[in-house]
Amino acid sequence: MDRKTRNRYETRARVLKALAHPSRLMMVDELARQERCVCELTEMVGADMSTVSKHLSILRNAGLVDMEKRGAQVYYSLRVTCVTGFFHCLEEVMRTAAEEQLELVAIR
Amino acid sequence: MDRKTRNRYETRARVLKALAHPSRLMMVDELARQERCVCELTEMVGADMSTVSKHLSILRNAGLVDMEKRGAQVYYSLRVTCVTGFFHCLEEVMRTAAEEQLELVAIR
DNA sequence: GGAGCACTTGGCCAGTTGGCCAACTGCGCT
DNA sequence: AGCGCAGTTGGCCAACTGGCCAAGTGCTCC
Repeated sequence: MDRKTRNRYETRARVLKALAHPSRLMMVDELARQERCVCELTEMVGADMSTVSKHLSILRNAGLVDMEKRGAQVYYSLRVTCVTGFFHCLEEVMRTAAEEQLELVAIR
Repeated sequence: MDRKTRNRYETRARVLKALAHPSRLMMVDELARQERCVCELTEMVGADMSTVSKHLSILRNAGLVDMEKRGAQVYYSLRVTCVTGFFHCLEEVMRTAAEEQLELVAIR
């Protein structure tokens, strides 16, 4: 396992970690529909604005979103559109996992 | 934001968290090619077998892999084939993020 | 049955994460 | 200039993660 290969997995993991939080997923989903300022997202997820701001900076560091200041507000938008398609894949994962659970319950 | 919606994001996040680790990504990538026993994966990632075993149970809990005992060995295989396609999406994310970095450096 | 793999599980520890509060910056309005 | 809103940052704390070691299970082969 050479360093270059290991590096690739670390980079992938960094992007995944950025996505792997319910609030951040919710925001990404919303930003896929339209750009939003921090205050709108804050209301949506129902947490402290400072918390939401930190979530957004995590998404930004991962290269997933863009930000643009406009007056007093900061508007965020989704940079990586293929994220939406990948959610469909995720739903598939979740569905088969759920079926597995059902199976296990049904056996006895 | 109703509970059902919130639930969906939590489930998605659980699957993503299961994927969001370099060693687990490496294993998923390998299992996409062929099934492997724990000892082979252990050698591949270069960690303690107990560590690898725990990683695998995380992937299993997320419904991402299947396991099958055969004699003394336990063979794991990838359950969710669409994961591979989603990695291409990830590469895209990483590429545009890298370009962004280049841009920032090039400006000055 | 006993030795020796192949795994899994529990325990422990260090490092990371996620939340809120409080303090600060910066813009817009009067 | 001064107030107030929008946002970011630092500090702190509780909870979670990931690693190794050690102990336990279960199979195979002698």
